[in-house]
Amino acid sequence: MDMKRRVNNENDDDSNNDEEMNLRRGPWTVDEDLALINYIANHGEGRWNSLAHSAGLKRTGKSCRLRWLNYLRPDVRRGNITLEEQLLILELHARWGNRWSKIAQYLPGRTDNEIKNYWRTRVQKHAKQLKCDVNSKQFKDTMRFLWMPRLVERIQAAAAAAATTTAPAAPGSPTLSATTSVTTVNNNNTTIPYNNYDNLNNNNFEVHSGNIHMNMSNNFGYATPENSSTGTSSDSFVTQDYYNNNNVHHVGNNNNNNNPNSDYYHQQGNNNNQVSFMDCITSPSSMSLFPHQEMDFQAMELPNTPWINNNHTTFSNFWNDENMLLLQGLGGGDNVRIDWEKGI
DNA sequence: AAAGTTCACAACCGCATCAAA
DNA sequence: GTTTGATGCGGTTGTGAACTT
Repeated sequence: MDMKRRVNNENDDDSNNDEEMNLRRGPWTVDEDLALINYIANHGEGRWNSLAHSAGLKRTGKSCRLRWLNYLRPDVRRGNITLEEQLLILELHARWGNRWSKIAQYLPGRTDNEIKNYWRTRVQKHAKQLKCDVNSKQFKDTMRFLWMPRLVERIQAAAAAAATTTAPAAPGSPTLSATTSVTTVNNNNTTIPYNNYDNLNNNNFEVHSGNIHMNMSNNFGYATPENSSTGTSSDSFVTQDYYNNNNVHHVGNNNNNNNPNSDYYHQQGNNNNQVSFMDCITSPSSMSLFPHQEMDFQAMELPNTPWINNNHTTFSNFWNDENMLLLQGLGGGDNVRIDWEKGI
């Protein structure tokens, strides 16, 4: 294909330009970031190749675009993925698969790259631990019938706790509707209240400005730009509060990742209901499934909690063994049958 | 304390698509 | 209709940090 070759030639050109112009690759420096930020602040985005040149950056346009979109953009939301976000990711991935950019549209401030990394590092890891393919029905059932219900439970619990212990949320802040009805999975009597996940056109999951209303009793879906009959759009999910809480401030060269120049921007606020990655996705069901594991939800919501930082492998361990047993126990249920031996 | 391993994520690569010339 | 440049997307890699042995 000429175009492919041409586009590939873009890389070839880049390679040539690399030699001619000594283009840089790899981690961005502080000066490069500042140059890009300042240039975009003055001239706006777009025309990335010319932007790179005009800004005096010895980078490809692609590299500049990626750096801006995934890292430097002021509204990039960093930090732990919330329970709601995890639920959205799981559900939207079930619907669209690896359409990361599309999924990212529904998670304000999150980039496709971040969601993709989240999926690969957390979700796929557990598929691996469960010894099933991430795209297998087994694993999808695990997500549908265990992780997601438990996430909903925990979202409710967190919301309830917040309602009783804190002041009312600011208008427009994302909260879960108290009307959410969830029937949970248990070892003895398997009841899967929300079925027909695939029939997502019948949405009973509506995202409104500032609130997430879930009626899980029948179907489970989302109002989307494509199918919403209420005019709900992805933009409507971007509440003012979200942005109000996503205040950006310059924190200098704060290394919290492998990028030596990281965190010119550091997200503040909007930590409601935030729990660590490992806690939530490693085992959304872990709390109630294993009551002997007494955990402090409030403490878990605090960033840098020693419990999170020092023992983050705990959950993955008991998720594996005991949830496997639980899933096996589901085999006799009316609404779900998971045959681990035959692999469905 | 050192070496080895795993994790998390920024960055890159290849390809596809779109729009303008 | 073709060419060309720009952009976007999904997959993959590189690497520092964190953790384990």
